[in-house]
Amino acid sequence: MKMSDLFFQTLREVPADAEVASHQLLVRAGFIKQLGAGIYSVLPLSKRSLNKIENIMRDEINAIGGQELSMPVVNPAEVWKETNRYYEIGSEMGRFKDRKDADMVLAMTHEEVVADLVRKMIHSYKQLPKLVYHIQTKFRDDPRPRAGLIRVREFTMKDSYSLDLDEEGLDKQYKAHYQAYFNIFNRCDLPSAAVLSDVGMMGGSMAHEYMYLTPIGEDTLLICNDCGYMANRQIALFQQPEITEEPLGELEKVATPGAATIADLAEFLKIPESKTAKAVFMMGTFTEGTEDHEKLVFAVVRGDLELNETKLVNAVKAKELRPAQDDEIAAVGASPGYASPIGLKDVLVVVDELVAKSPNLVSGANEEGFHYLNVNYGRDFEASIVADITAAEKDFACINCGNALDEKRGVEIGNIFKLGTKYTEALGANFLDKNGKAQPVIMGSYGIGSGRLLACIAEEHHDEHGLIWPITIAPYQVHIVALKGGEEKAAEVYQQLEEAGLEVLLDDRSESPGVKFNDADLIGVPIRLTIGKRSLEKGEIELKLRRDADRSAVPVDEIISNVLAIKDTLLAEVHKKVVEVPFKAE
RNA sequence: CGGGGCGUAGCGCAGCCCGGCAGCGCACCGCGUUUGGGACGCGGGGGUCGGAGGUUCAAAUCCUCUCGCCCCGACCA
Repeated sequence: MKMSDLFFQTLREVPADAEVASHQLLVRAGFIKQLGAGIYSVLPLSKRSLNKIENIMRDEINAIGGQELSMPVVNPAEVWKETNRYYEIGSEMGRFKDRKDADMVLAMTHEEVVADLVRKMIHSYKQLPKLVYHIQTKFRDDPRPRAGLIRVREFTMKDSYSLDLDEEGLDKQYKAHYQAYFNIFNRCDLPSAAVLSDVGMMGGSMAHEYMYLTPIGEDTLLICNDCGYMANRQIALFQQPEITEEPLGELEKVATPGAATIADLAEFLKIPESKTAKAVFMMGTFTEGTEDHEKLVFAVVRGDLELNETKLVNAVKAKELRPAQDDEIAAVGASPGYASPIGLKDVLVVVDELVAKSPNLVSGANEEGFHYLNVNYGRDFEASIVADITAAEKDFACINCGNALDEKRGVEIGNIFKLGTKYTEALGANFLDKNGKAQPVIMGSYGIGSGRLLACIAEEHHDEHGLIWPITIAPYQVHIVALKGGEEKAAEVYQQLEEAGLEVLLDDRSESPGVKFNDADLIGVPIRLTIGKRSLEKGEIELKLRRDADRSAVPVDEIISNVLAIKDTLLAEVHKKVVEVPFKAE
């Protein structure tokens, strides 16, 4: 491609609304343009890179038996109503009515459509297992898109769906994806780690998230540098601290004027925060049939620790939680700031395991300005549920080895779910087993967003001058900078390299050398050739790798073979990173 | 949904307090010079100042409403 023909534009200045490096550089280098919040056009340079990412995904999913198909973005709402997700999912789902006033949905994922295909097409155990996938547009009306392509509302995703007749088959396809995903990320030269994750609204029995560790990530991970335990903070487990046994004291009501927060209370009573119990009120949304209703959830955690909302959602099996308003708290007879489960009736009380075990805590008296001393679970109050609902934090003891946990940020670049029969049962997608008995097909679903992956690769591979693409992802493999006196030779080399099967970008614009070099650095093609009078006079062409500072001079008649060899070396370097990863499910 | 910030030429911004010709740099077009790390000279094009309403002789500027974008939080397959 000649740059004089390329549909692109580089920017000298950083766009005012871009904060993270990948966003700034993808915009400056002319890869993407924003249309609206979380909605981007993909320009020719990034389309080429995305095609490469998607071809790597095709390659790896085909290798584990995947068959590519394509399912519609616009879905009739019926199938979503059949699985109930039409009602369960909130405003994140794009909805509209067609001309006949029928409810329509913009697909955010394709379990429903796959299950519909299965019920129409799969009738016998002889047709299983199968693996289908597509690479296609998704729309999720995210409340807060951010960081360029990292989090958007419309995006392209590779999603595959495994179909099996038993758990064993699901396990096999799940593990095949587990490895295939590492292969994909490694071929993109992006370091990644798989962590166990919350199954969330997808349902099912097991899920892993693939994380790219980066400070700009929005997920928090807890990591044990000793044994390798790594988990999303949403579900991270930890060893509970030892409880010192002590004789149970007598329940005693004390005046604690103005001590409405744990910090004030601990200060007022001169006790550590760990000797208090904290009441956290959430309004939970529970779905019954197609109806939602809200109910107060009263969570009790130790005063010095934080509530983990995901653990709480899972413990009470709610659709979602939000903080309760003061009037909602008062409605059940509790007093905000001085609340405790003591004496409350008909309230869903969830007590953290640690609180249940800890003797003689201080807790509210449900009366403004008063607390109880020596509160003990079982004697003074009961719980509807006792569960681990505390958020793990840095320096907590690792669940496996007790080592202090480290905290890091990450971007979720892929996920795999063992779905089970949630969708196939809802849609009646059954097959007849060997005994002629109808069984629901067992599903798994597996996703990678290609745009987010591109952004993460950009985040990982850049410097202050611009992008530094891995050879497998770069929009072009070779960038020729044609300078004065080298135009003819540059055109000739360009043609020869293309004939040799290389992907070449030729800067034939009548710009000054500085502009051309800076644009080359910005765009980040891995191999750069500079062809100008200065080196041609010595019978040489200058060769530079984008990632290296030094340049080398190559005799003109060796340039084609030299560039081919370097391309092969760069490819081999990336492919060497594709290795077997042991499956970890804990 | 809560908190904060910003909307003026393609991009980056000044002007707004204190109302009075809509500006600067880059980019773009023409001519000439220049050509190994974001060249120079001369000439030029491009704006309903996000939108609506109000106050005023007069509004980019003051007031009200509204839309959009960014950041933090909530939320999130």
